[in-house]
Amino acid sequence: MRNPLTPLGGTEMEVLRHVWALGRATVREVHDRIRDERRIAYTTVMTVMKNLADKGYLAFERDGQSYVYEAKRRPEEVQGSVLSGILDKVFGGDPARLVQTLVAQDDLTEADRERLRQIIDGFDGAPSTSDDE
Amino acid sequence: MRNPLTPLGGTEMEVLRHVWALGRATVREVHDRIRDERRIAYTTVMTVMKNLADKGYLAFERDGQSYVYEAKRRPEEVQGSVLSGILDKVFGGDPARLVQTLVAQDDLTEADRERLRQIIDGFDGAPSTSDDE
DNA sequence: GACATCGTACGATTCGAATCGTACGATGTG
DNA sequence: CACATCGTACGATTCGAATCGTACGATGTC
Repeated sequence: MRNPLTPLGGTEMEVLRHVWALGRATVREVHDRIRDERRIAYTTVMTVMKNLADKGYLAFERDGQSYVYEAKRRPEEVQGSVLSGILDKVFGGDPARLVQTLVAQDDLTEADRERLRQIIDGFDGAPSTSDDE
Repeated sequence: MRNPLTPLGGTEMEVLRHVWALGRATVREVHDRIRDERRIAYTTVMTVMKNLADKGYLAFERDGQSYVYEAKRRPEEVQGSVLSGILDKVFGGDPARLVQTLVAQDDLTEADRERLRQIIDGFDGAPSTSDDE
């Protein structure tokens, strides 16, 4: 796309998330994980990972015959860049509208609200550093 | 893209926002507005608007020789669908992490924080219904 | 050593978004 | 009426993401 709304596609994001979760990851490992959820060819995952490496999201090193990949950018960084693009291009740069839309979309429990309040007030309380879900 | 991160591209979103702002809009009007910001051909805008109509985002009716378009979906609805996709695919469905990332990205003023708190607590105080920015 | 398996290398294809040019009919102006 | 302008119709092209197949070397197993 000549003028994308996000710097990454859906499958690229999917792969990236698995690599974050795994720390170091082979194509096979990522493929196995994605295959738990949907049908995809091994070589497709390979291509995507290679593309992500070209773009600087992943780095790889030889390990015997095969390659091992690892993330070159932190999740917060990438998620931040995706989100800030959305903020600008979809919500005209107004964070309030974004949050407005968020709370309207999924209706949150009181606990959720309390958590969001804390985050906004700077008590991030980042729940460990579990990159997977 | 076979598996996009968002249902709309950047230019599509751009056009849509202008149509929302204008209410009823001709290709020319939208083209003029976009051209204030960047170089783009008239026919490009025409194609995008036609595509948006095909996808059900816009409707058009003949007005003499030309067409007048109008939005078929409300901004909140479209923005919501974009955001919920991002929430799932980028933030693993966790609203707290999304907000976390948002506040980390742009550093907000105290007034901004107060506003977000109100939104979260349900005092949306939707600022009129100005769809433009 | 023969054979199956594993993993990469390479390239082809598809699909949607984005971009634009040209052709042509309608309309307005002198 | 001649001419310029406006707006659409149509189609071509490009680009990036996504998808996959085949070929081939390396490795492990009997």
